[in-house]
Amino acid sequence: MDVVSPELNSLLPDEIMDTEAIEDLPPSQPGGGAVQSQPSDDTPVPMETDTPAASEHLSLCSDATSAEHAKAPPTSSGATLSISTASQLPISISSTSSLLTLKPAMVTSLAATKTTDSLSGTSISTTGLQRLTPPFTISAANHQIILNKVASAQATEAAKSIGSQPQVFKQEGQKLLVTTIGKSGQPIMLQVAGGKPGVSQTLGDHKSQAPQFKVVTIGGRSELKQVVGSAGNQLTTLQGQQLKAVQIATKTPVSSAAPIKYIITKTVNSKGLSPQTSVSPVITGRVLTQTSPGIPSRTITLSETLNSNMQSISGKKIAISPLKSPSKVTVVSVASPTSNATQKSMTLPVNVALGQQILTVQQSTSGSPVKLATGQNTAQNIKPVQSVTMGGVGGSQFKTIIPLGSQPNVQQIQVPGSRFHYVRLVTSTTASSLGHPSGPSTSSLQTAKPMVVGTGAARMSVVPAQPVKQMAPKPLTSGAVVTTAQTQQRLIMPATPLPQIQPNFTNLPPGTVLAPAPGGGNVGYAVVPAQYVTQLQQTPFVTLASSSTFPAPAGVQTQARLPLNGLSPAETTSRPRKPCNCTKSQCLKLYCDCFANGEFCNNCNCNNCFNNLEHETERLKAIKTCLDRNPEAFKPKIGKGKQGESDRRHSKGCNCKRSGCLKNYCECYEAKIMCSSICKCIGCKNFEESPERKTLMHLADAAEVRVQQQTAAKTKLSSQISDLLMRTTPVISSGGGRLPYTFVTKEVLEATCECLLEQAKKAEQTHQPQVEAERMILEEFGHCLMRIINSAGKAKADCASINC
DNA sequence: GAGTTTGAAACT
DNA sequence: CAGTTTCAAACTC
Repeated sequence: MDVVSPELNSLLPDEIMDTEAIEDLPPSQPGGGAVQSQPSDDTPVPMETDTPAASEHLSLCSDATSAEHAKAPPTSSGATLSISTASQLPISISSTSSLLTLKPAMVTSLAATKTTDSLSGTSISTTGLQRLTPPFTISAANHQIILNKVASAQATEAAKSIGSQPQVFKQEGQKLLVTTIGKSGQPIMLQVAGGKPGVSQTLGDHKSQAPQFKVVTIGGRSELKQVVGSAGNQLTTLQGQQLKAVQIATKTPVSSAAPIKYIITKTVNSKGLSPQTSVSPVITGRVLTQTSPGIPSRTITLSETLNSNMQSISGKKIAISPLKSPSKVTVVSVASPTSNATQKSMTLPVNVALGQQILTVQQSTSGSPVKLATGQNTAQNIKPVQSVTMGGVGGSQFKTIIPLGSQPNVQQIQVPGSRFHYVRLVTSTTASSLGHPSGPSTSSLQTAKPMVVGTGAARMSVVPAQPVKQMAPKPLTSGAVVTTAQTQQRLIMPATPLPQIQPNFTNLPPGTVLAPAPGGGNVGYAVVPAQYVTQLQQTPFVTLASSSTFPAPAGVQTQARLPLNGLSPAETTSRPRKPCNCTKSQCLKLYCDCFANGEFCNNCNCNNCFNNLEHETERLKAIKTCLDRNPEAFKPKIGKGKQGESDRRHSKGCNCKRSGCLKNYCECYEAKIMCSSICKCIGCKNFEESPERKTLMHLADAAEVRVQQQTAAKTKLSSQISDLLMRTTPVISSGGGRLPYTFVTKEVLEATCECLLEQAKKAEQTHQPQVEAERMILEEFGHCLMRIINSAGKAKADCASINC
């Protein structure tokens, strides 16, 4: 079943589906339309904030029926979740509990591995519950471990017959990877390289500082294959990293009792074998599931380095593409056999602080949508919102799918070039009907006993499945379905039927409901400002969860912003958005910066503001009006210029007449760019050779330097003050260190002064010369000091002895 | 903080 | 498309 109608698919912007091309996957089977292919296009992007020309596809469709969700019994006897860490903190999941339900045919392979630095001579110990499936190879040169993934016996045979694509666990630097996922006969290469502890830190031994990696494998049936090699096989793990493998049997509902966010993405890589697969930082703790049959081999690559060795692996691959930013994970799934889609990838921004995440990438069989199931982790979920960044060559362009922990019904997608997050809303009633049964390829998320992954304080929990949350940014014939187990279905955004689908998805303004899922009931997409996602993220979880209605963000000053006015996200995020002061526009016209930037008003000074969820109807109408007037209204104004021109220029040009384009009235100047040929300004002084501009720039630079210096000085002073304050506190508990300055109390000072005065009187009475009087006073002062010091030292010693 | 200036957005 | 009005930010005092 297509979550989104083909019509909507055509309307959806390519950006949402585009990701960096990683590999090409030749269409293998007709009808396997889980992923659409788009020819890679390297044509320059007109706007720097626009989506990269490279084809990026995100296909999320639900093919699971409600019955599957409801009926899927937690019967995967062989399903086991085990995690073995170097810290000897195994995590296991009872097979009885169904955590994830995948395609019946899909076989689950389990690998519980413990790895340490091979250089140190530490061998890898495995706790695999299943038999080890040879061959298992380790490449010390490239730190790769190639494992044959066999989901089932058939899969094994198929893999052997076709020279199955080994699963590669690649470690680069301090990363490790994991897992086996996939469908029988479809070897998956999973390459995970985690440069940062990232999510893994929450899973592994909290005492261990070494990066930890957790792998969740969602498999099919009871037959499990041990992924990680037997004794003697060594995984080269740098710096004693810990590898954790989690296997989740199919039909096993994933439940998370914790607020943990699961990011589900599906991407299709039609080009498969392309060696150019870039490797980006990958976050551990994600589940990659591939279930599409007919594909000889597929690879899921999770990598943190910028270059990938993936080309060594033949066959189709599901790759988690390279990310320039260590905080992102790109997942590229193999297109369905029939799909001629080129490549699809999703870049998932990994926020370590967000806690553990499970990324599920499932390749459905031809014509069957892929489901991605996520659950939430009860443990240490810092933020209720998890964002998924898809595509984008650089770090500035993201596509984000954000399951909202507190808002189970909402998933958001950030589209490059768009300043909005697209949110799909799924009601609880429709959750069950989201997926269509698509035969064996259909996967459903099931709930079962809570699965806890990780040890110590950091752990991942899977709780019984609840309403399913789905997102289909760009529904395809065989869509991928993102399913997130939620404890409760809530509508963050009105899941009203799509009033009108905009021709260009990227132009959709905030709050726009894209489309209801066919037959899905109250399932739709809502477009909300990208910043609103941040607002949600910053909104206390309790607040979100406690309210049935979407609470208006409050108290949030800083809002993450997408590239705006030519500023990078970092630049824009570094400074909070200015609150608007609209009085007459109701913040529903482009006069309002909040509205124009795709943001909800938050902590603004506006009057009669309608730029909020409480006035969604009016807001949607206003958005539509703006788009009717100007389809580019919500696109960034600052984009790339033509060759030979500045990299950044105003898309429309300014029309300044009196400011000389050297004041912030000028949009070009405000964006810190020079006017271009398309500007219609009069008396422009905002050009390269302009002395006025240079002068202003110098002044601005000088002012900035001063500000920085002042800031540094303030920081230093504050630090000193803080330190001084700490000094005033008696250091009793510590065995050494500072003297107890507080012994110089008022009484002590008075007593000292009395002593000194008495000495002065004595000198005066004895008619001592002034010099001698001063000497006597100073001498007495020295005696006083000595007494104070002695007393302090004695008291300190007494305190220390008491503490001991 | 009030008033003025400015230019984009909205309107005709 | 051009001219005018409206609007809110930028700027000045």
